[in-house]
Amino acid sequence: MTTLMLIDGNSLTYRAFFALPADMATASGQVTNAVFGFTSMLVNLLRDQKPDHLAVVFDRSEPTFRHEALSTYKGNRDATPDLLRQQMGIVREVVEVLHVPVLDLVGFEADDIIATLATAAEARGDNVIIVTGDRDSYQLVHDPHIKVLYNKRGVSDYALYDEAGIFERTGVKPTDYVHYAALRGDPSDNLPGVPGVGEKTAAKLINQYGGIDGIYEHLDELTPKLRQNLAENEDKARMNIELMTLRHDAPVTADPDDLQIGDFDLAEVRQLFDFLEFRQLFDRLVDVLGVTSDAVEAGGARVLEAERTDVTDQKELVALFGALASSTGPLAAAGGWLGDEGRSSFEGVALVRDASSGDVVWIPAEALNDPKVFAAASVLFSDGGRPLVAHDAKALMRGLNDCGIDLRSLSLDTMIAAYLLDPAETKYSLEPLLDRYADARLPEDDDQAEGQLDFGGADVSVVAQRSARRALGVDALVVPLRESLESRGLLDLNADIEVPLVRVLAQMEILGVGVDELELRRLRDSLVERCDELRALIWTDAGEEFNVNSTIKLREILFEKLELTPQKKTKTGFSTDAATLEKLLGEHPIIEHLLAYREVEKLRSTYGEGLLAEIAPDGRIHATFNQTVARTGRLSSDAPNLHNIPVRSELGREFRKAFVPSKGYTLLIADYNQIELRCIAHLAEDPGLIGAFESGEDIHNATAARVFDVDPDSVTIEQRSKAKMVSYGLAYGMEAFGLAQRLSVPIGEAQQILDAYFVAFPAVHDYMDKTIAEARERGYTETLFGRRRQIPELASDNFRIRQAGERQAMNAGIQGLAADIFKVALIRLDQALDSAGSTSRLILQVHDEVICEVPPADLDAVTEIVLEAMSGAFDLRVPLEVHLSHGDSWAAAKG
DNA sequence: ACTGACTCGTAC
DNA sequence: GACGTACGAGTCAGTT
Repeated sequence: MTTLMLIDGNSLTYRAFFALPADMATASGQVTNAVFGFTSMLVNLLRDQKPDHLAVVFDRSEPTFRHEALSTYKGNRDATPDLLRQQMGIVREVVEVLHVPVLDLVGFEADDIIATLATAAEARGDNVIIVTGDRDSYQLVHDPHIKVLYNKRGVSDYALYDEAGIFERTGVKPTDYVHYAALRGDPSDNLPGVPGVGEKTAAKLINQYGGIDGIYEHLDELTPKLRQNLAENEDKARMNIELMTLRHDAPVTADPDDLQIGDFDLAEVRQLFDFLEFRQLFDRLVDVLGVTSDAVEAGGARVLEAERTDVTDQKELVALFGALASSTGPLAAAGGWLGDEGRSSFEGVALVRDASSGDVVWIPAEALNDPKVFAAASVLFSDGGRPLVAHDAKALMRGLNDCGIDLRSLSLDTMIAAYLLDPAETKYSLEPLLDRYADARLPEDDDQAEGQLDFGGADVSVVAQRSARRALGVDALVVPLRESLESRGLLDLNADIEVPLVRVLAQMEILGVGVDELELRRLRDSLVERCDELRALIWTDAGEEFNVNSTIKLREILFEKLELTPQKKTKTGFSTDAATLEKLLGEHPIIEHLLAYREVEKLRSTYGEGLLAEIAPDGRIHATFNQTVARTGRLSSDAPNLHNIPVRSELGREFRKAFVPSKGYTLLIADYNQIELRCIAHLAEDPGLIGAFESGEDIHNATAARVFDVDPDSVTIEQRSKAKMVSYGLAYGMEAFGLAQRLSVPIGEAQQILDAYFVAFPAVHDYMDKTIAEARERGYTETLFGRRRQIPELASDNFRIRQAGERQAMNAGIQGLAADIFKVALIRLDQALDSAGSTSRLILQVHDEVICEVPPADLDAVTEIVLEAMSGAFDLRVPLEVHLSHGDSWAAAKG
């Protein structure tokens, strides 16, 4: 005798959501209480009921015939909370990854599908267990085959009802249930019953007269009040019967014999459960299903210990590289360094020879000095060589570059893959990834436990062993990460953009940018001098000497001693920031001096001292360009940050004069004009904005003309600058308050300008709304290139946090698209320069700007190449305009 | 002496 | 509270 279990997915998830605490969430912020409750229930059901056949049935969001029959049907229900809606999708993922059949049909509720299948199964002589928290299914109970497993409150509290059970609970037989419920009504579906008729009366009437017809035939036997109520509500009661009767004719096509758990991939299940952080639940599941696999070893995570072979002999190395090159599959690698970060020395590379036996070879860096070894290594790491996998491949590229080797065979960077899967994460070290994606871990280091980058005190053999283990770790991540990328549609973004970009960035880091150190020192010294002067003036103004850099002291001076008016507060007290000071200008001479001091002090410390400290022995600055930091897909730069070198103020711009080309080169500087605003025009498909760009006229002028409804020729300076400010604020979700601040106008006027903007460009407003709605529903945003970003804030109870999430959602698609286009441009440009036969090369990039070193003789040709590579990077509905300039320093870029 | 929270300011 | 994404300098309070 076979048993079919039919599970009402919506009902169970709904129950779990309200039964379990909402603070149950993964480290990345995904709330999981309902998913956990559902999954836990599923595992218990499999364990306790051992069904032969199984399906999970869902409602569709589309209206059903019940809504058509009665417009108020379920009309009392609040909109599904976002936290629940998100989890409904994850519940489906859980069910699907287990290859449990999922059923749903447009126009039918889960109950109707369940009724249809239950009837059919009974006709075959099968047993049926219906799992639900919805009482409507009581009508389906039929001895001896069909039972309802009713999920009462939480997730562990349930009862299995047969006909006697239903009678005990309701006082009627299942066949009478619909009539009983029609009289009583169902508040959860917004179906009122007959007033004065509760569960007790309904049951009594049904049992006495056999059904609704019988009751109405014998109305005269009832008490006057009851009689009147029944008479007045007959239509309602009969309508309820119609609505509550489950349909048995849902067009279900599934063959009952196919309704069983399919051949699922335990590694995939593991991955999803790992993401959800359902560790114990996974173990219970494995236990219940009675499965075993390599991915699940008793005692938890697999420990990746390496059998390391150090290879130093020339012949052995040549043979080794040949053998590695002729093997197939990804080659996992990990570099090893000694010394502190920044001053570390590349010691060698570990390569996995046979992961199954933990066989890893270690090649010391100096061994690569031998010409024959070098040649063999170069083949292995060449463009068509064995596809290489590494964690932070850019670091390995830099290391190998120290040995003269150009690593061009990269096919996957596990750090970047993890970033693509969840760019909201703050760190992507190898160990957590192993734990999360491969259920594996590295052994403890042999020496005292140290941070990943702090190799102080370690000797080379320790580094070699650590690298060997890390290489095994990388190998273990290849398959799970690729599968994850694939399931989220991220393979192309990874292979076409992120992976090729790694080498482009590595080359820029390796080459660095030239700086005129003398010029920089001179600038720094003059700033120090100016700082001292201003500090002295401030002390005189204040009538005492104090630490001007101390916000706390400054507060006392300004707002207590000098009794100036505070403008706004921070967490800890009154603010002293530039906006505050500017409002106080003229109130006291100290303000002017403070503003000047702040500017000069910033330039002195961050840029003067900061840049000087980063000049390498070769006289150049080698920043790091991070590919896994910015949550929108942008790059970031540190040590030093070359993305925020001053340009807006005259004095600050002086620093750009110190960034100079190598000898025999000039700098060619290219930047995209208004790329983010163009992205907005494209994404929103706003005809006005697109038209403004296509007209080729000044975009802020054209915008102002539309916003203020004036002729383009008569736009005033103020109108243009207002329009410009709105355009800039657009991508950030700026509101009237922020605009008012920036424009120094009343909030009412700012609101009027914003309103006028959205009247002129209505599609832009629609786009923002649509983007937020979509992100809220899915829990993440997606750029045109498929780049995802989780935004758990959208489901927050806190209004402020939720609003911040909405701004992030709006911005992610815009900034992200611009970033993606820019990355494509970098790759195209690198390739074009490579094949152009010029020694021109990329030096720097700053979000929408690239700087190349070009031999003056090649300037014209390379200008064309840059223009083509950048403006052709992607087809938007508006042109991608590129602005070019050149000169003997970065300051040569002209607006 | 180190660490983290905080404030401030620079870029796109 | 009110503008998104970064990095970093400096202060201050708490800890080692």
